[in-house]
Amino acid sequence: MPIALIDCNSFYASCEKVFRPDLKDKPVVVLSNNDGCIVAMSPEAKKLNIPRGTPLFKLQELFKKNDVHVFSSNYTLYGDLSSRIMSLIMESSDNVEVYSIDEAFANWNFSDPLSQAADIRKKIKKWIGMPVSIGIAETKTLAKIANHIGKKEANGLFWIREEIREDILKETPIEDVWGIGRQSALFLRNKNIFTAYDFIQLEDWWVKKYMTIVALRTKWELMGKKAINMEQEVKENRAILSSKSFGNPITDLDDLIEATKSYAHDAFHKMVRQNLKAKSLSIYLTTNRFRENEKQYMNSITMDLPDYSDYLPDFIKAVDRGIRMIYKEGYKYKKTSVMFIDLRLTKELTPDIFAINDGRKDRVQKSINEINKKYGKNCVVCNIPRDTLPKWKMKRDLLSPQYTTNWEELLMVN
DNA sequence: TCTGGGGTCCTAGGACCC
DNA sequence: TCTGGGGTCCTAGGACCC
Repeated sequence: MPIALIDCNSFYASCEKVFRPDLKDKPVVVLSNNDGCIVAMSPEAKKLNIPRGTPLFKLQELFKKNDVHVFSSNYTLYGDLSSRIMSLIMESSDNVEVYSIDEAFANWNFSDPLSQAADIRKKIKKWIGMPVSIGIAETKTLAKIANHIGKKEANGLFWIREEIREDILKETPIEDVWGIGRQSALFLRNKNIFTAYDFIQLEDWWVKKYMTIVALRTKWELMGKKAINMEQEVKENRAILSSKSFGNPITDLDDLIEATKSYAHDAFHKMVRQNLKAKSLSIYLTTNRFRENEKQYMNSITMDLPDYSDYLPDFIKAVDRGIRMIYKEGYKYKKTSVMFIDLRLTKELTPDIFAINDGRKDRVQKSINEINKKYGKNCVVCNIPRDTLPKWKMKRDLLSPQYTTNWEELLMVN
């Protein structure tokens, strides 16, 4: 049964265009958090040959000259459009894996997958306004390659049938293979392996010995042997991370603690939504590594809680203590992050019979969660100042409206 | 003087992905 | 002046056990 990979074209940039018909055929780029780097480009913008990840400040001139429209990232909008697209894809098959915000694998047993792909593509374009490409092949890794080729084809579709597989692999540079990153590509090139075809000529034992089991699976996939399964169920997170750069560098310990507590709130909400509890958290801080003439410092610490917890004050207290332990005076800090680790589903945990628990914490937290659910996720916060515009707040100067998820920001038609 | 071998579990860090 | 964030999986190496 062939696997289809449905992948949105320039997803973030396309999302920005959905509600802005005036931007049709215009170059559009979307920035990372903090309006730092370019993370997505419309096809028109791609023609300017900007490497992904270039910082915005290096491009101001070029963008002005070419009338490039620049947006801060609007994850609320992208997430909403994504789920609409995914539900359309799920109508095509009951075996779909949503792989990321902008792509999904689907098991297809249509006799004519190409015409099926054309239908779905047309539907997503018409109903959501999103251009997608579809690649079809025997395995996920091959479907990725097919999709890549499809993106260049006029109709956005490509099918790697078994008969043409070898020819395609001969045309595929090794670094374009899904799962082969920079390090492995470099390693292979030094061994005179330049294409996916060269790679599958290697012996299994060699790949296993000098690379990893992951690389070996990739090799099998390229040969048409399924080695990476479809993962339909949404798995609980193994870790939850909130990590952000500051709008401005921070030197003061109190500011640092305030920012990091606020990130802990983000992580906490994510955890509660999935009915998880955490037993430890890891806190990390760093200076700006791009400032070569400034003193650099980075450090992290893992804090263990006495037991699995979903009680917000436990985490806030741990952040407070943790930051104080790794903070050093005299540095300009750029970023902190909080990672909740050792997560378990609440319902799978057996309560500790020796713990002192009269249920009060549970009741308090439950009330807080309910209030936040009703009035916005940071209605009740723990031990951080409210209604201020802190200096660490990230920049989002070029944000588009939340067209689909906020009544105040619906599209206006005159 | 001669100083094993096999196993598990945990953690840090790297590679990779979008 | 201005350089992203959020994940997963694997491996090596140490601690520990018998």
